Amino acid sequence: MESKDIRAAGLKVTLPRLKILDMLEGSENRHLSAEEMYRALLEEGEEIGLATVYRVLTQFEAAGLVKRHHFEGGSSVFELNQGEHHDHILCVKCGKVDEFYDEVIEQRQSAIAKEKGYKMTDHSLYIYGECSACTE
Amino acid sequence: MESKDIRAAGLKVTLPRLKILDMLEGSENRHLSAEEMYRALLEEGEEIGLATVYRVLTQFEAAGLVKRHHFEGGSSVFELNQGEHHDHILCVKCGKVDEFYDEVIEQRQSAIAKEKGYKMTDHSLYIYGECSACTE
DNA sequence: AAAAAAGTGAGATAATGTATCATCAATGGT
DNA sequence: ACCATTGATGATACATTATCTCACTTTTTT
Ligand SMILES: [Mn+2]
Ligand SMILES: [Mn+2]
Ligand SMILES: [Zn+2]
Ligand SMILES: [Zn+2]
Repeated sequence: MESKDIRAAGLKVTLPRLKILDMLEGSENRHLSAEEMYRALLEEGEEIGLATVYRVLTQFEAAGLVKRHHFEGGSSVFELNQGEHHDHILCVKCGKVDEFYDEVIEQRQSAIAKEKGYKMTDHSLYIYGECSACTE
Repeated sequence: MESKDIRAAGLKVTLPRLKILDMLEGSENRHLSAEEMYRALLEEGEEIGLATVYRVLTQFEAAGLVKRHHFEGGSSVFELNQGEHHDHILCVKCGKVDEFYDEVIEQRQSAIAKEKGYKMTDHSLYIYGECSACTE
């Protein structure tokens, strides 16, 4: 029951918001663009406007319910924020997305920021390649 | 004399191409967007179209003369490709850009790609923070 | 110098996302 | 349960970044 999360964010519990959270939770693809969600909702017969999808995702991001990523390819991609930070490795052929977390990299990043005199607030790391299925 | 580089890329040596290469070489800011270059050229009195700036930068990228980056903030940013790979750390307040290269991170990335069954082709790493000048 | 090939600039078009606003729905007090 | 208030929605206009089209110009080759 995600109504709690929506309410906790100070937002009213509405059908578009529930559907979008459901989709991010239930779908096998956890990394989705606004357009993809919009089209999927249309196919389910939901009459939800594209502007609403963008608006809701931006609000969810501000509330920390969702994480936004800028993979190659123009459009932003969203996933449920489930607490633990991770980075991504993507197949440039088929679009597959895998996740990883590497403590060594995280620590080196902090060290570099300190060396250069920066107070680090964030970082983004994407590895691109060909997945095993696409290499054959 | 960069005419050689342009010719080596299979491109004709034209004024817009020379001006754009000059700008990337000579400017104190080595990381520039197409818009920034276009406006700078206008101020120099050059009558070069924005479409040409984009077109030329895309060709330079394809030829390996230039590297394209997707920093936060919508527009692509270009720098001269001077051979040695490096990553970037950026100030979210003033836009300052610093560069770094970390062998440990590079190796961990390769290791992760291998672990996950990917043939790595590329990666992008941006660290965001506040620079020392902006923290005061 | 002429012909062939490639490049240019203006403006149209595309792709992604945000702002506006009249209408509609969720919430809280009665 | 009803209603008033507040917030949300969806259609559409707009904004931004970038690419495409095409008549014309420049570079390069012959
Ligand atoms: Mn993820
Ligand atoms: Mn650089
Ligand atoms: Zn693949
Ligand atoms: Zn700064």
